[in-house]
Amino acid sequence: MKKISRKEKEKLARREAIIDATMHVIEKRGFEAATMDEIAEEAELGKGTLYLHFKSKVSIYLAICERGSKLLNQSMSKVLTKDINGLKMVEEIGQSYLEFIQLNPIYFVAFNYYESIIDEDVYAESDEALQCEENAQQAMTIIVRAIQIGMQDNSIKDIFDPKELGLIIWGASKGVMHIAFLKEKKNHMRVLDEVEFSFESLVKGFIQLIGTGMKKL
Amino acid sequence: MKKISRKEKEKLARREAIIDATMHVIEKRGFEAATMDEIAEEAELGKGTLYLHFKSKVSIYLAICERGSKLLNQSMSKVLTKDINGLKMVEEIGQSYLEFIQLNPIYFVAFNYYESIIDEDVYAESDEALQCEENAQQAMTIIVRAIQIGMQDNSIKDIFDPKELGLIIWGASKGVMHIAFLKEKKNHMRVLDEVEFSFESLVKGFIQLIGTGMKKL
Amino acid sequence: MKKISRKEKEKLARREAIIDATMHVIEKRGFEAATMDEIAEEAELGKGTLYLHFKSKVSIYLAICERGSKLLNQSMSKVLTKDINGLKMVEEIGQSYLEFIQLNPIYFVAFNYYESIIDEDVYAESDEALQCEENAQQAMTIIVRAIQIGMQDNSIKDIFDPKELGLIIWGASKGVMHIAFLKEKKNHMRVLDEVEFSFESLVKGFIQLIGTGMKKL
Amino acid sequence: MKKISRKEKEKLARREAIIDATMHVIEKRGFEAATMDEIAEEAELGKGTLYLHFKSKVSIYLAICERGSKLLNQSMSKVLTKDINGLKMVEEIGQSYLEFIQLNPIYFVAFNYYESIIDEDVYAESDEALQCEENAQQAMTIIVRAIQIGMQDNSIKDIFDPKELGLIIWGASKGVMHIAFLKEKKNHMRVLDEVEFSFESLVKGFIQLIGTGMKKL
DNA sequence: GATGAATGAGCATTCATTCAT
DNA sequence: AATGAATGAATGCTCATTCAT
Repeated sequence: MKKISRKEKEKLARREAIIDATMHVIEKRGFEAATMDEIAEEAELGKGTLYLHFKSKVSIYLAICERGSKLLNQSMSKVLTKDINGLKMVEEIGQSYLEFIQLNPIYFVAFNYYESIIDEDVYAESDEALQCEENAQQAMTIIVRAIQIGMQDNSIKDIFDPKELGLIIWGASKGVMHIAFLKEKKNHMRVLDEVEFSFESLVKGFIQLIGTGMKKL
Repeated sequence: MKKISRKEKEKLARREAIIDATMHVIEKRGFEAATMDEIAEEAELGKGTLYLHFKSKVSIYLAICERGSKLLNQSMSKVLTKDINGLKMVEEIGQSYLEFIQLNPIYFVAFNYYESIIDEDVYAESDEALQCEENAQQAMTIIVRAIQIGMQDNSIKDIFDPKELGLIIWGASKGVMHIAFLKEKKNHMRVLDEVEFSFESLVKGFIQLIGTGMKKL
Repeated sequence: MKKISRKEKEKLARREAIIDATMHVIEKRGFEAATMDEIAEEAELGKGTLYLHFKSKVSIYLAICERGSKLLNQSMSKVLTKDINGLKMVEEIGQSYLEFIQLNPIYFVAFNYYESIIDEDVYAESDEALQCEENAQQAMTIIVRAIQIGMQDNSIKDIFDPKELGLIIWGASKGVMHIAFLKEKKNHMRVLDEVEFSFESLVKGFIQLIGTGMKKL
Repeated sequence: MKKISRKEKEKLARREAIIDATMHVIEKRGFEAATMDEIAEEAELGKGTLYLHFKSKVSIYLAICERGSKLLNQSMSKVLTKDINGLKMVEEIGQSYLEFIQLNPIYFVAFNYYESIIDEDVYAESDEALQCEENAQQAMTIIVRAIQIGMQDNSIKDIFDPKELGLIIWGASKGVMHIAFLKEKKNHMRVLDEVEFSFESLVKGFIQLIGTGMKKL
């Protein structure tokens, strides 16, 4: 039993190493430009070996997404255990999300990739995709739960449908992060030059905006 | 001089026709899958002729972006002439944006494409990109102006930096539209199945959320 | 009209040139081992150009088959116009076939390739495949016609079904050629070393055997 | 000595098991598509183990050929012991061959494979190939013997060279079987649809044709 | 002996761009 | 100006074979 365990551990470690290598390549070359050759080289493995651990390039990408969503959920779910009201929970969950994305931009790209390919039936059946789905649902559950708590403790207006509000917040957060990242690019849109802002002030403003928007008076 | 003018008109018309054709192809095949061959065929032109009017495929895509941002600006700028307070203006501008995107999903994709390639030096300086820049700045100006009006007429809290608030609203709107489009895909993320919502209710909820969030009490 | 004709001629010539080049590569490397790279190089064309003229590698192979079957049919159909009895016709058609194959072994390989892939639905729809089918049917018609003539002029026993007999002769001829080619290989089966025979004597013996077999006494 | 004998028996049994497994995989996937992975899985062995028993994938394929030719020889050699004239012997040997092939199509494919690779020097030296050679020579001997008997008992014309006639019959039989198998494919050549025939009638016709062809009047 | 993880050469195909006519 | 034939770089994936354990 110990032997099996070691082997499985090694296999899992190799998987993780490939994911690591892929993330490095993505950092260097960009998400779309990464090739299996480069990933293999970065991982110091033969190209064929990649296919022992992942069905396809897409699978690796989905595994990145899976890992990212798991980490994100861990971060966000902690908020639910705090002794604060629902509104504050929502705000802190938002904060968690935004911080996580800021620190892990590759996962952000991976999440967007996931959303962009998930309608191609072929990939919807990969194991990684299924796990990503579960994680997405869990993330959604976390935020909806916080909203429901807020509605019950009268910190959040109950004029919204909790799930719909959750989606709105999710989407809006994503969009704000997207803007924030734009400014970090070498040749970003010049319109962004005219606005003085930091990641932090943008996030703070956003949370204040929607926090106030949903706050029960 | 008239002859030149006619010639130039024809040239411009040809340009527009190519953009039209490209958008048709994108509708049929998708943004990434569109090929220069298909565009040429759809435009009833030789493939080489496309290059007489556009430097590259990217240029055509940027031209779509340019056209879209121009149309969007026309739509949003009308709001500024209305006899309403600033908060209402911001809400109506948001509404305009969301409606425009809903009706013209291709432009939405084009905008996102623009943002994704603009840090590659090669493209950052193309004519189309420069025009897109201008349009983006104009769009930004429109929303910032509305916010400033709202702050002056006391309909919007003045605790935000107008430009930063403008960015936040812009980003958040984009993100919400992104979510809304996800649900329309054949096999979208299953988490979306669990939420009942229409494009309209999502948009309405979003505007209500940020409208209340910035409203001066 | 002349212009079009010239262009089409050139296009056709290029197609033929690619087929020629492919046959040369097959001669050098073998049927299965030939690659698109080598074919392109042999044809002194870019690899992409091959795909302007053929949908796929399979298409080229089928085009070889098409060309071969057309040539073979031309050769075999001449026999039908001769003033000889049916049995002699069958014998001469067989002779034509065997000579053709002997002189054009690549076509023989191509025919066998065609037979081996034709059950994969994908290829059954290529233009080349359809033409091959027609040619095969025509070939069959030629031999069946000769048999029918022989049965009418009492040179061939009428105890066989003409079509079935045609198939048997076709198959048997193919098999005999197969054997004959084996001996030409560098390291052929050693059993063949023990038999002294030439292509010609084998063919002669075979035709005599089946000629006598179907002859009406 | 007994221990060695047991070990060798086991080794031999393992070899046979691998051949069995390979044939099963070929049945499922096809001759070309079978992979070492699948074979190992089917044999419930590690992939590396296959290489303890066979030098290469080709060796396994040749071993199938070897086994098939041995079985075929057993079947055909029985005819020689019968108290019938030579012509009848040849006919029954042909019948045996055709029946064997019909019942064991995989061996037929393997025989053809053997013939197709045997000129590549590398493989000509493998043990399996040598055994196949011997079996082929034995098969040839059987049929030539029958022909010689027929010539001596005046049932077969002596105008042919016995060995050459043997080769012709062998080749022709192969070709007829080839045709017969073609019709069993899902999407076979359409020309075959026009001919009504069964395996049996084809075989019967063929034997009648060549039987008559070689019969001494 | 048995294993199976690792290997990497090999290959068909796509498509934006060019340029001779 | 208009064309479209030609180009060739670029890339994901397979699978027989090896070898360290």
